[in-house]
Amino acid sequence: MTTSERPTRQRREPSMADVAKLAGVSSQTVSRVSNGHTNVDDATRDRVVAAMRTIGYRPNSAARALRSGRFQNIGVIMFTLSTFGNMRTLDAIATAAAAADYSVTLIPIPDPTLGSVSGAYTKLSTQAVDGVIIIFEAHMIDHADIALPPGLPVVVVDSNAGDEYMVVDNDQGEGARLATEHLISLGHRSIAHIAGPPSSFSAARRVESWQQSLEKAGLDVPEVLHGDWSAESGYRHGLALAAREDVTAIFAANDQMALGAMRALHETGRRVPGDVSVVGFDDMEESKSFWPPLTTVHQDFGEIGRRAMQTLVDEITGAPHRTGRSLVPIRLVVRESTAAPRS
Amino acid sequence: MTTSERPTRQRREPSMADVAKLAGVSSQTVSRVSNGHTNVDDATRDRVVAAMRTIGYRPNSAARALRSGRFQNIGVIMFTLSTFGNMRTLDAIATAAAAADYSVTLIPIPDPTLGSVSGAYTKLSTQAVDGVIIIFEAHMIDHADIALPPGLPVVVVDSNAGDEYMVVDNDQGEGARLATEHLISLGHRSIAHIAGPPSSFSAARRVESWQQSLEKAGLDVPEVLHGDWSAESGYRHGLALAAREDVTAIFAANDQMALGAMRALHETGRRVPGDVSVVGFDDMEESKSFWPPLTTVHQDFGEIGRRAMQTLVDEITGAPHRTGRSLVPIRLVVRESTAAPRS
DNA sequence: GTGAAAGCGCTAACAT
DNA sequence: ATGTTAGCGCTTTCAC
Repeated sequence: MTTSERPTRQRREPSMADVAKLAGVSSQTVSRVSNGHTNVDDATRDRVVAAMRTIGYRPNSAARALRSGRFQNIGVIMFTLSTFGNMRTLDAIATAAAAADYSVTLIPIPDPTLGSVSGAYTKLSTQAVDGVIIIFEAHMIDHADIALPPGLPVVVVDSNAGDEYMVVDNDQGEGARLATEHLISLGHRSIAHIAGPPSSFSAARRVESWQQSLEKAGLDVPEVLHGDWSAESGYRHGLALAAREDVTAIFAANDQMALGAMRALHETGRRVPGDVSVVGFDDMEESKSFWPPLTTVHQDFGEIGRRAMQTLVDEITGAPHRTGRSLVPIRLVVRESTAAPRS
Repeated sequence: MTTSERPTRQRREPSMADVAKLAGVSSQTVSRVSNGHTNVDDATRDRVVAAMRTIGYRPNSAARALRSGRFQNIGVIMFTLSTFGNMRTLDAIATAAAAADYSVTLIPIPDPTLGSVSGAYTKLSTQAVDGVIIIFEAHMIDHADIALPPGLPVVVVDSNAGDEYMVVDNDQGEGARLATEHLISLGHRSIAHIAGPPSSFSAARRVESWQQSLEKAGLDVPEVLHGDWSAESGYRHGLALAAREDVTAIFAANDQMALGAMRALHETGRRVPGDVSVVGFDDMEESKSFWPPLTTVHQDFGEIGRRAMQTLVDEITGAPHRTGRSLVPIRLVVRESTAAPRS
């Protein structure tokens, strides 16, 4: 009823001084207890802890950060959560960060234009982060164009970021080689590739490796088909491929596009793997339940997250650490979407 | 070579005082420029901005937060990123938060035990957040058991959290009703349900609504089959269901389990939808590319994120806002996995 | 083992 | 339109 009444949450948080007064010690001693320092008498510590509890004391992280210069927080810059790989990577980073006693702040970027990336970096300047992990599953931006706050530790996941930053990535080339050679060893001679968008460096590396494997086996290299990672785009290319009798195998650059391609094959009455074999890339949770269960390249996103986090923490704390490119091993999971060609 | 040399990043960040000195003004004026206040002379502003630029000034958010008591940051507590719904919700929250000029800190919880939840809250006490969004897609924990920092604004997504907190959720009951009635109107009389885990409240609400729809139509209610949201669990139940000639329709509580069930149906030679119709729940990106394309319940996660964020910001700023339960409308997307029973 | 003093970088309140 | 003063809550340094 009264306008002068302030809402509950406006009440001042209890501070160290309040605890100190109640416990009859200096706030210095409260600080020591709060930080688990050893040089405090047991009896004193008990009194302080009791006082903290009664008045509901919670340390103020802003003050702590202001004083110590450390936030125990890292930023993760990413374009979208909506791809399987990004989500798994983020999950892994969050887990690894929690283990290292860091929290994670999300810095989403609406679209991969230079403008919004720079905007993110600007926001980041104000952000309370000790370091940054950048996840660039697809981009057309040169890292050199971007002004990161100087001295801020950075680790890049899945990118071409030259020598400037530490890079952690799956061994994309190896994965594509494994997939293509699997198809070749089955006896396929005409192996199409549904790639990711031209802007994606992962996609480019997979294309490259597919081409090399084909050439090494003395096979023709068909024109690359570029999708956009979506099942829908895989479906479109799958429809075109299904019409071509000579194509007996499709290597899709991710599981979603493989799913779309299989749908096209089913719709047009081409059997998988009887008429056409299909291989994916990612090994998402669902792939083993596709129809038929999908042969695909398994990526270890957990390891990506752990390595990225470890490297970043080392950089933040100034610990010695490896530099350059860190490639996480990858493996092929053979299921029922691949078989020898009919003839 | 020398041990006394400090790494680059130890160099002190330029402060407002540095900018002030260079620009020949007081640090107060720098503060005003930094915060976009209007009462600064244009010429002065230009001098300050130039000075900021030359020495590379970046505001210190810890100091700002310490002074103002505001972090412009919210925490998101969640069990796992690995479900489609959670991921989409997080994505939507992050986007809505960015629009409202808030950043988002992830507070992952390894497992839904009371211990680790309380641990998260404890961590949160130290965390620099103005409010919290809790995503509980599945849990067996009573919110009353949990001691949240008093006075901290909280919004809960997808939960049973009684009257204590503002709750935002999809209209789960409506969705399950839509799905079941669709099957009934097609002429199905025996409609099985593959539910989520018993611990999940969303799952429970879907079960309830499926039962009611069946009863309302005068149909028998078969025993509920509980899965764990995974395609694998849908596959297991699907195998059992495929063996029963009387079952002509399956309503799965999410798309993954629907996918698994369809795989079981394919493997055992039962046609979808010829012999058995299948309906899912979620409408994930891939569902339209399943074989056959899946009829499913579409959830508007973007709206969930926006409402949750809006409510939380209102609570934080003390703006008037609605309380209680906010239900986001939901709709059925009919594709090719459902048809009239053969009879 | 404990306390007193100083100051991190910023902004609110009050001057001018 | 600009400057001065004070202090947010904490930790570091030094004294005892």
